Amino acid sequence: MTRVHRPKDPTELSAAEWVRQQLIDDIVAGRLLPGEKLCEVKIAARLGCSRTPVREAFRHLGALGLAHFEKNRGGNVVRLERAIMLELFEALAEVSAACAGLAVARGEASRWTLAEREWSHAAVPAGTGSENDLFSILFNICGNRLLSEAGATIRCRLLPYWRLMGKAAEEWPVHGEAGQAEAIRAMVAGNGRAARRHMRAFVLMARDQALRSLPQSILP
Amino acid sequence: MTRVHRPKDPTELSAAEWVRQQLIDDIVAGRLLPGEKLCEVKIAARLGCSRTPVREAFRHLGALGLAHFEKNRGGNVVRLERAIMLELFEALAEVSAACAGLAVARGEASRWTLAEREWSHAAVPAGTGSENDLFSILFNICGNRLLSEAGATIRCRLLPYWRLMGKAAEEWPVHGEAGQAEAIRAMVAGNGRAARRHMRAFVLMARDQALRSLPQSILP
DNA sequence: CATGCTGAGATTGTATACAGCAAGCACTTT
DNA sequence: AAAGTGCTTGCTGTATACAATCTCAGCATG
Repeated sequence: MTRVHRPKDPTELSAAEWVRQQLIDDIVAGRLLPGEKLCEVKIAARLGCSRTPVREAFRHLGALGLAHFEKNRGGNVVRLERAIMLELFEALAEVSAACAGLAVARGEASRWTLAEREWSHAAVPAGTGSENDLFSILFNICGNRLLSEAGATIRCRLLPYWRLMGKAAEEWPVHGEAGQAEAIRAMVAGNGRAARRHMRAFVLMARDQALRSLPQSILP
Repeated sequence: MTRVHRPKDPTELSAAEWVRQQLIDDIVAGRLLPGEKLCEVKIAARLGCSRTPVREAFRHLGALGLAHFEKNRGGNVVRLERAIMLELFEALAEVSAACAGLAVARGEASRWTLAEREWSHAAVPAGTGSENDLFSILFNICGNRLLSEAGATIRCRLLPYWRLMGKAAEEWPVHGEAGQAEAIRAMVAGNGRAARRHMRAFVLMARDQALRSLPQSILP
């Protein structure tokens, strides 16, 4: 239990925001394991602050679905379950498809996607950090903040499963370059219906890939 | 022998939960007006508790998108804006369509929808309180908690706009019984693609209705 | 008159104190 | 031995104290 201290004031984050980001990183990176108990005083001691910011961060984690809390009984990091993973993939497929359809409908797709996609192809897609992967571009051009935020949250919740497969979080939408290509082609061509269909199929393909590489013994 | 667990008393809310519910009600009912300043100490005094539960409730409101907070600068109830309303309707249309499609895909639609719909028809659809309106049923049978929670949140954020139109929150999906009927018919018939299309069209029709009845002078 | 400084008041951010709930353990009772 | 009882301990829920920061009126200065 190495004590981590907040940097003096580089980005003007409040303690609560810093703790929140720290805990999110710990969860998606696997430093806080699924099912692990989250104790306010211990986390506060480890991060060198009082309980108050930790509480605030806990509530945020709960709202994001990364942890689960009960009244007077503390909380735990969410456990990884097959059924939840399926729901996450399913929801991501729907949201992504909707974003693709909306992007086409508002005519943004043909302009943006092509250029940015070439660029990202050269720069290697990245997951959470960079903003050049397929999903980030999609969420940016869809023009609906609610859908894009929902999608980003879902993708964040999927990262622990991705890690469980032994893959780095950065190479998240990696399989099926072909599937991606089809969706992008449809978007650029302005075919909304095809874009939705291909986008959904692409994510569901990733789901099936995840299912195959996570046997019952690893993911209950 | 068998341990008898004390029945979890659902009426015993923690102070934070109570404050949160109170503030949500105040916002959607219009007792807290859009743009109104939210001061921790004043709310705490009005509700007879300390700042701590109020803070917690504030963060929850922020996560739900019902209020907006800035570091060291307090917060305000979200202002009603045309563009936001359009995004909300758009997102609700997409999420509802996705739920309809999923419900059909998993075969739940034909069994549930028919019966429950008859029932709700008799009992008069209700908004937030009851669980018998079209959206609640849809979110229940879609089988994906992420999508249904997203949809419920969006619908909650739409209620202030609905109130601005002079309609009670309870009669929310009211227009276009015809539109609803078409969507439900497609779901019962097991036609997922048609269910998606009709569901989306129904919500977008509600959006257009709202646009027409809210001139620039009322909703900037 | 415009502009910039300053200090008081207001408000949020954080720490800490205290009370209450919950689970575990030893002890008693049957 | 099984079940009940009260204590102990650890943790959370809430209140309150203190620190940091913002706002804005008032004044000095060009």
